[in-house]
Amino acid sequence: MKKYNNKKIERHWQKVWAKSDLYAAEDWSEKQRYYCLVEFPYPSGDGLHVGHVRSYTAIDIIARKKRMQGMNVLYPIGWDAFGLPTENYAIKTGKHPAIVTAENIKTFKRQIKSLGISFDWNREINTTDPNYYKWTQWIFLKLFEKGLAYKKKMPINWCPKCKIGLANEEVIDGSCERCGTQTEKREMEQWMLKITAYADRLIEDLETVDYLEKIKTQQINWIGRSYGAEIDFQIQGREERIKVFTTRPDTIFGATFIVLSPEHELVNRIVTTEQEKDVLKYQAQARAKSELERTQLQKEKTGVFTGAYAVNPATHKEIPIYIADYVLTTYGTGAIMAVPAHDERDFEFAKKYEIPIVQVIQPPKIKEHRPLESNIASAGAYGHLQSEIEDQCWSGEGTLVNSSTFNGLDSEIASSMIVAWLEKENIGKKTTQYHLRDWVFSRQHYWGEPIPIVYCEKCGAVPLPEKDLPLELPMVERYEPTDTGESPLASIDYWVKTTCPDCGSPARRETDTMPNWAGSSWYFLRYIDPKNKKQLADSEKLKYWMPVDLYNGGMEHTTLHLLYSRFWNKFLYDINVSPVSEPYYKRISHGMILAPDGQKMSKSRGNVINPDELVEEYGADVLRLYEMFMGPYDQPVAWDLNGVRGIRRFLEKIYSFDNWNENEGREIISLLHKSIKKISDDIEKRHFNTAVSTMMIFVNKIQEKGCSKKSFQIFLQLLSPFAPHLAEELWNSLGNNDSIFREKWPEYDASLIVDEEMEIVVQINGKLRDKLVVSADIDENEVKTMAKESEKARKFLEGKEPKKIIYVKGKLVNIVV
RNA sequence: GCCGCGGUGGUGAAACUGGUAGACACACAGGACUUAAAAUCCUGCGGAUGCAAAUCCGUGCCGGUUCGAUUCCGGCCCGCGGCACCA
Repeated sequence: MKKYNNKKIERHWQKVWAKSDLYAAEDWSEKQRYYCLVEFPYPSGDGLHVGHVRSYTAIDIIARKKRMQGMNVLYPIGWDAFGLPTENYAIKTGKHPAIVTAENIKTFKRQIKSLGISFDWNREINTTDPNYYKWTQWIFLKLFEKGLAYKKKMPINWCPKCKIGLANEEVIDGSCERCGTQTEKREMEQWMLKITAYADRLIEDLETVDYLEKIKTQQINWIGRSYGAEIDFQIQGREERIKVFTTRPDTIFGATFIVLSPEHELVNRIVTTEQEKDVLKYQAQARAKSELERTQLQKEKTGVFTGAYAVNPATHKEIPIYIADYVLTTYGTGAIMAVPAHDERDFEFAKKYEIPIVQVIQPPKIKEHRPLESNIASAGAYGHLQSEIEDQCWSGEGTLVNSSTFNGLDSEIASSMIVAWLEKENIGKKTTQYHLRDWVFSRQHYWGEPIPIVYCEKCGAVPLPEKDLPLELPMVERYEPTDTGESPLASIDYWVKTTCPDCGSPARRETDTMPNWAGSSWYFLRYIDPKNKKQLADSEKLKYWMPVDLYNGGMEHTTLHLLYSRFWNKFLYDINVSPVSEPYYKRISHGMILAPDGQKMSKSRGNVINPDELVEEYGADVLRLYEMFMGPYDQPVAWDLNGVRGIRRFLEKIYSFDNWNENEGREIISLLHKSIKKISDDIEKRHFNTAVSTMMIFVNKIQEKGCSKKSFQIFLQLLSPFAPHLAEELWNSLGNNDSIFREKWPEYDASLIVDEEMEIVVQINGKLRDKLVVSADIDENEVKTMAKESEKARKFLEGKEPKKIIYVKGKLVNIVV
């Protein structure tokens, strides 16, 4: 028996392929183009993860099949190499981040190459390469030019351990996403990108793309658009008005108080002398509370009366103004009209501070009414509907009551009528609010793209002219972050001190760098023309290749990278750089690979599976095939070494196959054609696990019955995207001189997959009782008769006359008695 | 709390638009080969009863539709992921 020497085979073919142009994408080819993309890795010091192998292999299978189907496939790879872990590692070891990065890339590259993924290495990119980040900086300048990049003093999430400002997206439960330390608020001047200007388009254009439904919903929820109105409430005895945002203008008649966020700018002006002490104290408390306390300790509402009153424009009643930290400064106008009868939070607050609760919405179905005890007395001021106020508030829609001329209307109609009235009176207008905030784009770190701005004593913030790009990161010895929050770049005098590009006066460079999301927000465009020195990419080439047909990536990037890169592409589309308004036509996601113990793999748990060892011991093809077979591609699965051994056995079986039979029967040919159909379909649907099991069934069968050379070669073609080295080796050893990957993908013959004989199930009352083997062209009545007369069936019929006989062609006969 | 996904053997899982539940693989058990082991090959493998033939039960739980439900409908239970004082 031949010994399956995977190492020798894999090394040999990897060398042969590297010298060929097999996997090179061809600009302008007449063939149909296909651009498939995997998220480029961050080359961390840990090396490649088995999770990378899963998605790279899956898309590799698709890429290889599409090439064999005659398509011009672009399947590129690169390195998303700026980032904090590299900088931290550099600080710890004293090795420069650029050197660390180069080493890590070398490891990743060796590991990926050992897997036989058909990447087009001619298009390799690296976000830390000045020739690349020149264009990242260029995009920033364009954003600045269009007013979409701006500087703002704002409280940012500050991680005291990493000494870095974090975007809202990087803060999880009030803690740093990376190190888990609780974040603080710090007021700092930050560069911001106006992603909110694209909020509507980022929602609406989702309709034009084919993303997994859960990805779309997650993005929509993250943007969090809500329609409503801004309404002005006159402050009693003052000229000023308070602007509130509400999604429920229909409840305005039930607004019995106003709540301002503690930080609201009006607070200090309207507070009365008697209340001032309490208010100041509360404000101080609110400031001291961390984000975590403010969001997590939501058990009880707290707040303070300001002493001031406003007038409800609908009821003309005087209503008290409170401050409370359940109203956020950062959302809406930082002020609300509180409608305790129809909002849970307002209800809770009103009960605690004994504020009147007035029902103005009748729920669609009137349930049992339980009269409210505590607040009836104070509600008495309104003098009505006491008995109808429920113990629980109703926050849904319904029919308006106690709302003057709007009584009897449904919430939806009432809302628009009330808004129309407010607009006419000039005290309100329709508006839209988003949860999405502008993107905090500054990082006080060394290992990132320098922001190409200088501050001139005379001209202020001045963008660098395009000819001065790239603005290179200076090579320095020290890159520790500072406690002051300034970037390490700030201490490099010779770099910071410069002259104004406009007027020549002394100027200082911006010392903040870009976040690591910058380089990955446009990389899919650079693959198309990675060596272009004059432009980000040639516009004709972009037209040829864009959009990406298939984009695979992790769910964890749905609200970060995916949203950011869609935003940047839309911007580039608006300035006529990108030819498409949506960069990715289809977005899919792979399930995570868990450790054998079912836990997430992590260094600290010591349960990480290293792909190098698997390639070494079992071979790249085994690893690839195992990861495709282990479970449904989009679901998480736990690693199982025994499964790997099973796949090794399967490949050895193929390698040593020798049961040749040139007179194979129709059974084998038919099975082969069924397999062609099934495997082709499964690859399209990404059901890789069942594609592999189809191959196993075929191999089991030909081991038993024998198989012709011709059929075996077709089988090798089906196997080749999954186990490219083995398939190529056997293909070659059967006397083929050219690569199997230049072969055409097999097509099945429909007439060959029809069976000559079929098995018909006989059921009595839906229960399986017998099986019949009949010829495929049998007549319906004949089957029915056979079924009735089958010995086993007769036993259950006991001479009873069937009421009904159901026949499903090719499947079953069901006799109902 | 809201949104999304899922629940099938000892394990990973299959099952097209309702039609043989458990394909394929792993683990396990028995056997062959071997001085022995590994490897390989053969057999069995959802549960219960039974010497066997066979019968009954079985896709989270309860109910419905249907000749027939893992699949469709209604109600619940559990697990996972995301968001969360967003007015």
